[in-house]
Amino acid sequence: MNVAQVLVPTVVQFFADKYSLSISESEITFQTTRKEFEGDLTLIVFPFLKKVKETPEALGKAIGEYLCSHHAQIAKFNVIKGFLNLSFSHRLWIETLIQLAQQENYGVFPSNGEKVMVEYASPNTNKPLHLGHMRNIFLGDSLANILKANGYQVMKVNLVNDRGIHICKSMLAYQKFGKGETPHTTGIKGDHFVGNYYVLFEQENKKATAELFEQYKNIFPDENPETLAEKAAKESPWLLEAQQMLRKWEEGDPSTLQLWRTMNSWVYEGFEATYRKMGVEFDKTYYESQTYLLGKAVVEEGLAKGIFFKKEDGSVWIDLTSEGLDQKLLLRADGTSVYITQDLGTADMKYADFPMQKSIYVVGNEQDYHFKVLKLILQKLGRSYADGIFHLSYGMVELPSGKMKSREGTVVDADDLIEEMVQIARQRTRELGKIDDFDNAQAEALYQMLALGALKYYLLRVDPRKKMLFNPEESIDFQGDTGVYLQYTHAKIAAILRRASLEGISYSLETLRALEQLSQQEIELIELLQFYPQRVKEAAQEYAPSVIASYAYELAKAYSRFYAELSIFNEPDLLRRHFRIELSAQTARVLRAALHLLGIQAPERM
RNA sequence: GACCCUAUAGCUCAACUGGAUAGAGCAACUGCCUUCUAAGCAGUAGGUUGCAGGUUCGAUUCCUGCUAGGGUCACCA
Repeated sequence: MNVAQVLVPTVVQFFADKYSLSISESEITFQTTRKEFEGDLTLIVFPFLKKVKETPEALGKAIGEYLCSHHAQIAKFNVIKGFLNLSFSHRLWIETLIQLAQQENYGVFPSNGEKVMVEYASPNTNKPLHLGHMRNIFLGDSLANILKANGYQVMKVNLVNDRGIHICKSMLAYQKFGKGETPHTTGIKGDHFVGNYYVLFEQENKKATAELFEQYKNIFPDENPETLAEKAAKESPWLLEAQQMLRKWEEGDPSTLQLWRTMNSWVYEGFEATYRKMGVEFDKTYYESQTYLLGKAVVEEGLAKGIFFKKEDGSVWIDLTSEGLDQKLLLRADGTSVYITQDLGTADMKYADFPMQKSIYVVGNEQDYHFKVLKLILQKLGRSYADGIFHLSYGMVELPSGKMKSREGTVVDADDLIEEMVQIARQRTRELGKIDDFDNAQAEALYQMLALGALKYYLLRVDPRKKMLFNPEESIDFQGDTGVYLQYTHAKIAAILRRASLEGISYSLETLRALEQLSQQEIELIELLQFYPQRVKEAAQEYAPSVIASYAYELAKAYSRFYAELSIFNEPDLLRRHFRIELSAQTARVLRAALHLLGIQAPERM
């Protein structure tokens, strides 16, 4: 808080004056006063008691008197135990509102000259997006907005995993059962169309594995069943065929590549549609089929520098045991690359494309170890960008039954969930009947806005690091601490501002200075409005959109109370009426900005 | 087995990074629409912050040890 910063030197001066003591600024802690106590800002006096032989009350009182006499902004104070509660003058609060109203880009910091890349989404192209992707995508997209507001130049990238055995599984099932059908002939969205074949593969593979297992049990009756089950899984004809297809792909077999291109293009059409519905977009998309070979040069470099070593079979490793980690494989004996090989190469490529100070990977916490190793290797290789790598490790979205598993069909599909939310928004809005004069397109746009607002807020309000629970039995709320509540608050303010403009109400900010008394509800609102830029900064430092989400909720809640308990247009005092309109306008502005950081749209009516 | 997370009200989540009597929402109960949108507001009830120690003026927060759940330790990505 800026007032706190003004007061710190005075506190230092107090101890110098009264006790000839030099106190360092770090020992002085201010915090906002808790709601249940009178005051705005609290100085904690406990830390000084060791140096000064006083009771907490007496020392608090002495500091309070000193601050009061030196700063006109402090109207009064009280001391409870070791807490010195300071109350600001109403004049100061009024001035605070006027000043923030005058700022063009309130809560947007000027450019800091730094570049940051945010990688998120990163889907596989063998199945449609699900709820886990949604958390990832909304986090990444919101974080990009937050970083922009903090003055960074941001590049949003998507790294699509478009190659590998999982893709071949879909391709193989399609070859066998597809009968030349396409998304267009069947009317199925492309990503779902391909995903269906992936499921089909898994089913067939499971059957074939079970049959093989039975055969092996007859052939090797003495063998441990577990060993036989493993053997059957490895030797299933379906899996062998998929592996064969992957080899053909890597050899560049034209018909395999043709099928691969066709099926991926269907998936991309589907993904694009979903991204569009979500309201997210990327500045650049990387494809692993184009990057997976890049890491080999890095492996050569590491070998030459003696950071990596080669085993007898020709495979390449790095020994991280001195860092408390393990030995890690970097290149297979046959010279083909593994996951981390590609990531090493891709990291270089990213930096060449966009020389950034920070590179953020939005990836689930199941990959913590991988990113620890990746960063460490890049540091050992002396990459200038390595220290700027940050793995935004978010927790999984779990169902009451546990983790979502696409193979077992226990995933919450993104398209389905969005559609379901739109349906609820439609139904609920119609019941309320507040927008009966909207035409169809306007109404549908609103349903989309509400559905996505509810979803995004639901997924972003939780600390990203923590796992979260989604219960498909209970639909996402439209009441209470929800996205819809924030949107509703905005719409209510918008109605106020429409009316003010309709009535031709106008005033200049300067005239508001003449006001002398404020209500508690107004002070609380101004206090929150004043915090906004700090919360924007904090959200970036913590890589946590949840900071913005809870701020937006606090703000909406404070406004709702203000709205319910104080009247605007029935307020007899003209000046006060103007002040409340201005306060409403500023609340709407900040609320809209906060929602924007979360990727949520703010409706004018609902 | 080793390492890394997590544990807060019946449920889902907060707690300004060590500060006051641990807060919201949902669910339950009570009030408030003839006045700016009731998708709202106010209130009641609900807690040994997993357990046991320690550090200090002060611990949900830091340290140690347990317990429970999840994850990783793949020539999968």
